[in-house]
Amino acid sequence: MVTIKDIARRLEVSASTVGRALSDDPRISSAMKQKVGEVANELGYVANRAARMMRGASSNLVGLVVPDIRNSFYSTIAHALSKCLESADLQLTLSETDDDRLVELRHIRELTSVNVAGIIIVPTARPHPESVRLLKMTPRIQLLRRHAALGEHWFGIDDAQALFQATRHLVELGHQRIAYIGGTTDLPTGAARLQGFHSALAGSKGAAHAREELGAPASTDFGRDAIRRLLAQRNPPTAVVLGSVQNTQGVLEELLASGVSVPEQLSVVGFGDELGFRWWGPGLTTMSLPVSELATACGLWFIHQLKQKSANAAPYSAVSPPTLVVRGSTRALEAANAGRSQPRLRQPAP
Amino acid sequence: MVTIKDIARRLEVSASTVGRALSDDPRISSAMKQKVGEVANELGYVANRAARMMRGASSNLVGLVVPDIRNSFYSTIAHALSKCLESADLQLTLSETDDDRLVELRHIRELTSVNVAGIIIVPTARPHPESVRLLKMTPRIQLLRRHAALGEHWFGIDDAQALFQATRHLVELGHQRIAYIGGTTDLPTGAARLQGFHSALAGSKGAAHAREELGAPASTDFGRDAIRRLLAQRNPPTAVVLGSVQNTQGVLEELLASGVSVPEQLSVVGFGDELGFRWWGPGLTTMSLPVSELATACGLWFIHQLKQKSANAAPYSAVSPPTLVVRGSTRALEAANAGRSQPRLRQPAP
DNA sequence: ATGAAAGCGCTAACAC
DNA sequence: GTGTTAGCGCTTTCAT
Repeated sequence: MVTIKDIARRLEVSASTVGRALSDDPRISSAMKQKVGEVANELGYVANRAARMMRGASSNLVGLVVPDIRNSFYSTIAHALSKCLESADLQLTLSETDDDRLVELRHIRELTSVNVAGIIIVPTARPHPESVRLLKMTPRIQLLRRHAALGEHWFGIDDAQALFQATRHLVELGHQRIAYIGGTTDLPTGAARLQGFHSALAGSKGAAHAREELGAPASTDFGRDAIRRLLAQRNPPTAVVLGSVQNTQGVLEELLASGVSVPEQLSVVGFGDELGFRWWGPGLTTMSLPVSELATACGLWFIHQLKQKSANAAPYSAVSPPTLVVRGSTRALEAANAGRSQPRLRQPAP
Repeated sequence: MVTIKDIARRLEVSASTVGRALSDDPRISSAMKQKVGEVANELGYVANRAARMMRGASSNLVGLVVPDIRNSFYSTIAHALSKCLESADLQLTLSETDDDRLVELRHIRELTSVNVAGIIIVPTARPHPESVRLLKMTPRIQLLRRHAALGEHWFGIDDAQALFQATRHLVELGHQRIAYIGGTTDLPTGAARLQGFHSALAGSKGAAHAREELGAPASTDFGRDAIRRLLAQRNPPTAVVLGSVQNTQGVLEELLASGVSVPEQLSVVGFGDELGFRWWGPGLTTMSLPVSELATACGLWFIHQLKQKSANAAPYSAVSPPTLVVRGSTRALEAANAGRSQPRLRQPAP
């Protein structure tokens, strides 16, 4: 391994001179800098990060902490960030929390112990106090979910708006018995989405008939069960709006399996726009979320923030607007139908 | 930051004693170890990795180098590995190559410069010689794709077998004009899959009618174009078998868009079993690949390999068998039909 | 404008 | 069993 000393010996100067030249110290003559640069190149010198870190420098590692990378939300984010950070010579490390605060804590401990340059995190519902303490010691940005304790830097989508639009769409189509399936209000995102649902209903005739099924947002099974429960009710909803990608996937599977005809019996608005939602049944009407753009914006801001060094960058947060994509899974409720219609099970195709 | 010295001072012993106690050196009395352990806990001591690395230790970082994390193959792998390595106190870092050998080289340079404990890589078609040189200096395992120059440690799926089974299924259903859409033979995986296709056909009546469309395996567009070209031919195939996930996605979209009726006009066997393949049209018959299991096996072996230290573990490679999942997109070709039938376009559902 | 020397936290060779 | 000492490669005083 080529060290600073090798360069010094070659040039018959001291190690400190070389060190300073390499870090472009103003006290070094440009002639010297020139020579040092050449020799460094020639010898293939690569600075030893471990040594630098011992002197207090932080690594070029950025911790990305997400619940589960298999979730396309998070893999999209990882991709966008990776691309973005690459240009600033930063490396992404991946930590999965599984939405478990203790796992989250373990990872954060680990990350701080390797002196990461910063952390980009989708926090669990209720991070451990120790996690909060550790996070506060490093540059950090929250993504999607947000906790006041973790600071002001946050990039997310407008969750309330997303469900407001989705629900509004159904209201405008004349639906009155509208159900919501989504995450519990533990998570701020869950709470915001539910609130969006209700505020779209407020004042409409549907307000009184609203149903909600709240459960684990990351579970397809919950989606499956929830829609089954809803359709088994005496007076089942004519439309359902969903509040998480996985719940959506569960609902879609169950609807297909049980042969409910969409949109004839039931209108459905999904959450997120996964590959395949387009070709589900009649095509899924859904909320499309600008996840990739969001992550890129977050990455850019993060780099900016790191450059500011100690002078902590101005707190910043941004929400991105979701978009309603109308496909075949929603349709107007005919006036005749509006009152009493009971969904009947269609025979699944043989 | 709590250091080894703080513990030493507290216990009025020397720093080296503490260091040895912490590393469970046999020369230290267990009483001492006990005490050191307690104080370490009490003070919240965390070993400084930078300092260790300066003494030649490698970091606890494992580089995962993949083409694109958004590809569910790779996010599945990342998840499984992350879980697996976590138990050995290893951190995963993520590098995306985009299948560009220069990007790959840049990442590998970066990884070696931070002294990663090892690298798990899905190599590009033709890695740069410098990449090869660098990789040879660290513990490494290849995943899915394999290059002789990168060593013996490899975990993959039996690509030839996958396409053999898929094609065989069609042959047994009586198909004779069977087409293959998949990656070029640049990549060893592409070559193996194509070979599997041909060997399933060998000796059957279909051998003479085989068509192939080879292109970029990671492109949905290529899949779309390829199937369009095939169906426009004078004597179009009655069945098609696919050789990559993305190509499959492109083909599915195009078939849906152009209103070809599956399996009446065309039988389709996909590659991989993405969420949503199940609910595409009549349900996609496809090759399911044990990616998660593969990655876990790889992770376990990797940890094992690292423990062996210098005594390099015996070269090992393993192939996992794929499984054919039969759903609705394939069916027997009636004898009457076998000769001359022309696919006709069905009107898309209103 | 450059050099000498100290020290970051840890480990390992060498004492006792 | 435990202490002493000497570095790993780099940055950073403090001299000159």
